[in-house]
Amino acid sequence: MTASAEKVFQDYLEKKSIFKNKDALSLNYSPDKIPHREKQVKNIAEILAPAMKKEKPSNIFLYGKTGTGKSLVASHVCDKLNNISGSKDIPISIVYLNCKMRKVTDTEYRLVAQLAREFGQEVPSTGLPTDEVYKIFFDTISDLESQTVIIFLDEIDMLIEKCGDEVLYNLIRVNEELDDSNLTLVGISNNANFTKNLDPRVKSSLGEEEIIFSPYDAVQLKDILSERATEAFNKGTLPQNVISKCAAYAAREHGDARRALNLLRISGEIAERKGREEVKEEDVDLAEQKIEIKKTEEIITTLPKQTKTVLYSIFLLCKSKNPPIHTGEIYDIYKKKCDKVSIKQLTQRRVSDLISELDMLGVINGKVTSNGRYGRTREISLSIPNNILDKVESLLESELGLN
DNA sequence: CACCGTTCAGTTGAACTAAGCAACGGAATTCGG
DNA sequence: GAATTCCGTTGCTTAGTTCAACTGAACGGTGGA
Repeated sequence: MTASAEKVFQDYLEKKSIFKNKDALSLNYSPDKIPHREKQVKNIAEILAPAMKKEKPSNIFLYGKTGTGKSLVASHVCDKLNNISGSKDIPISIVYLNCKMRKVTDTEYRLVAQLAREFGQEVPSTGLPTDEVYKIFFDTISDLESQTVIIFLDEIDMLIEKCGDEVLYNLIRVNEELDDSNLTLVGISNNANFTKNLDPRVKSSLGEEEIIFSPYDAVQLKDILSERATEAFNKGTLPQNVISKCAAYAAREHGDARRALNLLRISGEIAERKGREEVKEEDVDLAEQKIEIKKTEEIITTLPKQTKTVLYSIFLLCKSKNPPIHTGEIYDIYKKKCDKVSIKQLTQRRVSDLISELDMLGVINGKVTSNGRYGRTREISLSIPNNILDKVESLLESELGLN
């Protein structure tokens, strides 16, 4: 046993490694050059530049699907800004928050609390009035030596959808209340037309500048991948056609560069684990599947138990009958499952909401339809690829303690 | 056939409740002198 | 007598419940051509 483990380690050392610097493929790696986004970088930099002279930059809105480089460009510009302001001794505080984090930033209270925490304040998770938390936050930034604060709010559309646009209005208000400090909001959204139902005041203030990130096409993706690949892979381990394939797969999914990079990294890992010295096209297929599994696994394991049970019920129904399935049927199954899983039965009202949440997460597809006088309901189907259904099912069962 | 009221099966919104937490203030306890 | 601890009250957020209005098209009946 020990001997064979030794052998594995030995072999591992002797083998030529595929990766040179795997970090270059990770999502938070910030490359010096961002191909095909030069325009946006310049644009944002121009807008934020007044911060260097302690003037308030305009608020910005960044639109674009996932993996079109919004966060990357934003953090890139921030880095540069930080560097220069640091060397010139101009204090600027930059905060980045993702608004869709469950239990952290998904309500007004929690978002502001989290913001305050980013500036080093202790804020309890409940108990305080929201106004109080705003006050804590405002006080903190007015005490800050740097009077310029830039806040990035990623996936801001999720937050607004859940709890209205008051948050934004209140945050924008800071500038009026505190005359010696200024706060710039950078909203990042996947959804280009979510501003439609925004309070006009918020809309005009936040939309002072708008920057659109259009999806990458396959050619651009290929450029990006090649760029990173030379950094990440050792020479001669990664044939062109693998890159092309990754780019093609990701282009199919609305040009998601994040996905393309993931594909490439995992393909490499698979090849490495197999003990090869070169990545092959077939590894990409395996990687694609692996990513899919990992993605759904992550979503499912972080679900609350009630939601898991609802999802499991949907799962069972989908197996026993052809989609579309309806809310009523799901609720029936759910009720039975509650005993087995030993959780409290929620009302249908609540379950209906949980189903909407699952829909938002993209685990299922739901559409409200009217069947004439046979009522009105949601038609639901799973949006989990067929080839990983079994895996997901057993995952759900073990998560719920059903075996 | 076109038109129109009815009906179903949930959806959706609003008000409400319970649980969990923080802050506040007064009562009870402790403590050094 | 001052400091500290304890405890009850009040007020907050949040998940979930209760109540009720609302929805939208198929059904089926009506009347006119």
